[in-house]
Amino acid sequence: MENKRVRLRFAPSPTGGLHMGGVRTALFNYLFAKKHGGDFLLRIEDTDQTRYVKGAEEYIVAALNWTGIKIDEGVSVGGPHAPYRQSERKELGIYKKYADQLIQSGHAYYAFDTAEELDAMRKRLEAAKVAAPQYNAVSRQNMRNSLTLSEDETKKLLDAGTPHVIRLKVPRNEEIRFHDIIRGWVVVNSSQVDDKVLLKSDGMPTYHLAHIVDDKLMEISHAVRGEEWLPSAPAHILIYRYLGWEETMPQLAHLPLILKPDGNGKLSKRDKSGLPMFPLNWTDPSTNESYIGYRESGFFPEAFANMLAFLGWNPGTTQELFSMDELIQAFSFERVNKSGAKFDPEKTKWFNQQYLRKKADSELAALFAPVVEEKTNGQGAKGKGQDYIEKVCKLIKEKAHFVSEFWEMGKFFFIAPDAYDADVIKKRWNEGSAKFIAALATEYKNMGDFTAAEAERVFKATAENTGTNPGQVMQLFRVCLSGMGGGPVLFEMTELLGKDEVVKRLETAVQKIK
RNA sequence: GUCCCGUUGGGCGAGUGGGCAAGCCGUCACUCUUUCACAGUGGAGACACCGGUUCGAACCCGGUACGGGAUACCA
Repeated sequence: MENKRVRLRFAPSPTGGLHMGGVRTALFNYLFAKKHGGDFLLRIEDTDQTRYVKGAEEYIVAALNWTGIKIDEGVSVGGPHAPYRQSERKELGIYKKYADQLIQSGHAYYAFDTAEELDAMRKRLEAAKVAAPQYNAVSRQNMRNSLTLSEDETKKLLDAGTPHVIRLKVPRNEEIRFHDIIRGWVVVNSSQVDDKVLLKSDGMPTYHLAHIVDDKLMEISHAVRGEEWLPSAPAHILIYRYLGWEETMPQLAHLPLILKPDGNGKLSKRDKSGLPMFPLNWTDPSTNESYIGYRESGFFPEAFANMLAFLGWNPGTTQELFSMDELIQAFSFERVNKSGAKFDPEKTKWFNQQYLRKKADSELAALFAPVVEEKTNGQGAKGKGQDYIEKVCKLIKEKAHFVSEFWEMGKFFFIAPDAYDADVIKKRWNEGSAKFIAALATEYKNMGDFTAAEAERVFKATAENTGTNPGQVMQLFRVCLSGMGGGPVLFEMTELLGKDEVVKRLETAVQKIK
């Protein structure tokens, strides 16, 4: 099947907020689809009714949208293969048909075992020191299924509506080979594969059956998913084969896991690193547990997507900053790693910082203005206007990682400091420096043109006249204005505050600091 | 336990048999700004281990160790 249209899908279960690992899977699917001019679909795999979480689907769509992943087809946008929710497709009888087909061809069978019987079987096998207790070619011979029961008995049970599942009949000892775009050839013996349930007793298909049927019907060309699926891939190969679809099955790619920053193990829903694990804020409706999102933490979606792309992939060049279009251009599965990638909070912040620097001041001001309004109860920006906020942003963005830090870093642009950095005061404040600050206030008061250059010139002149070493009082001057020992370029900041405000703050400082 | 996947500096990662093993984050130092940062320059820091193949191995093969994943009528 050469020249088959490239179609990839992201197929999450609506069991909670979409974790950033899930977003990465979606992103890789999306990048590959777009790189080859294909389609990106969103399918919801809600076959487990007991784990269904309300609002999860909406969250998934919103998270993808925010990240910049556009859905061509599927839930939320529709398309020629609708419906795209497996629970709805089940109602149409789509999966049962193929399960029946497998029964007919002898590759699947009915199993009537109760949960207790299954449990007893596992215990029995464990007691017998069987390495991997499972429902398979050997153990099924001692269970209640259409392979051990007579045709009559089976029919009777079915007619009586006895609860049952349909299981895949996995051969006892057969080599299963499959090719993974990222990992190469993988070989597993069928003795390691259990007789997977295809259709549950409630009539719902399991993931194993459902995703294969849907991928076929939706003409998916590449199935890209997390590494946790690798062990069940051999079973999937068998299903494709028995359905007669092996020749046209999607190419497989199993993505490496994202590991937590400290120690080992899969990245979980909570992490001590302090960074969010979810793209957007998420509150679980049943447990009321809530998690913060990247968006709400002040991350730019471009930075988030860029960071995610580098978790397990790299372009092979030294370029690290990529727009979505550039990612699409550069992406390939050949450059996806096999080993798990540790999530690096520091690097993640760095990405956001890079994007922050590139943003136009006006764009940042638009984000920051509401914060200023809120924090000052509508007072701070008043009379100073958008232009003032823009200039503040211009000064602050050089040292920030997030817009959300702007207020703490630059609130003195809007309200006078009510406290002064104790360390600096302790170190620098004395009779001489106090005198200098007072003198500076006076000099500034008499100035005309209050530019950064002029302010600096007068500052130095005043230092000379009072016999003060400028280096000794420069940081002090900063503290008098902002309360803080560090901050934006000093005289730029002075100019922006304006003459009157600067003089006032200096005078206040002289009075307040002892 | 069994099966599968993996293992290059503190983190991410380039590298696919042949000149001193890229780059980024972090860290340290220096420079610059007579402050704090930013920036620039430089430093320290790695091929898990043991065998084998080869004139030659981070790259190929085997074993060991370590890590991860899977082992459900969950996905």
